[in-house]
Amino acid sequence: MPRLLGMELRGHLDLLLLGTLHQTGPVHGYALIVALRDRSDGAFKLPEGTVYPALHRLERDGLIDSEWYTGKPRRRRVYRLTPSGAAALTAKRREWRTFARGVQAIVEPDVREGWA
Amino acid sequence: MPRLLGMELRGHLDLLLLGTLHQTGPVHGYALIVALRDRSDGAFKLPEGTVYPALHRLERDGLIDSEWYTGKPRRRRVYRLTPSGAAALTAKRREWRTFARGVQAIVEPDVREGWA
DNA sequence: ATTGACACCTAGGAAGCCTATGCCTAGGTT
DNA sequence: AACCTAGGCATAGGCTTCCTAGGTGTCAAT
Repeated sequence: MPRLLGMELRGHLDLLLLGTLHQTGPVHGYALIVALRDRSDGAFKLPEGTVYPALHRLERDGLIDSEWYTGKPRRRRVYRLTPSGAAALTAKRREWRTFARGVQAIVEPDVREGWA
Repeated sequence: MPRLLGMELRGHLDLLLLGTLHQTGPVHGYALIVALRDRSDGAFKLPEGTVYPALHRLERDGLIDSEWYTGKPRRRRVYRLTPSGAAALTAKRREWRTFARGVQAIVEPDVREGWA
């Protein structure tokens, strides 16, 4: 029997969340959704039912932590990357590169651009 | 409520299978596993329990079809891309580019190098 | 004779994501 | 006043996907 894959075929959502959080600094969930949409140029319009549970999962796993901000306009839960989360981001970034390179090789093997 | 995503976060397996099949021409499942491993430079060592059910699913959906080859060394089920499958490949390729560009923007915003 | 590569298959479960829904506040419109 | 829209959080339930872990059997080499 073949061994474990080691390479994630899915689960790129965590990478996206962690990566955005790293770019923006501490933000609340809804802002994360907006940032993800804007920074991906509209590619990632993640529904709330996707993002909030994912954030809970990431917090449960210690990759982010949160704090209630009870301030002027509305109450918000502000998330922050933990050291462990930053490390995970680095690892997932590397995994992503491997994954993307692999897919690229399979999917568009003829990227020579030699159109002449 | 946010609308449908339209963008697949997972499901890249189908793209890989279809893409490999397109490169190799008609092949049997096991050869597909080997091709996927070799062409991805070792990134995709897919277990049989992943590939065979996926092939059945693709066939069920009409994207590939198959034929038993009862020949010299061993019996094999040879799969072939259908026209509908080729169309799906084109669509999924485009989706992949959007997806990859999006992730790239989130994850490594400081790389211009546009590979797509 | 036993190992290992080849070749197919399925059941079952874990995890992921999305739909749909709920609650609440603030600001604007009618 | 009543309504709507955007902001903000949350959960339940279902569907799909992938992988683990088995199973069957052939063929070549040690």
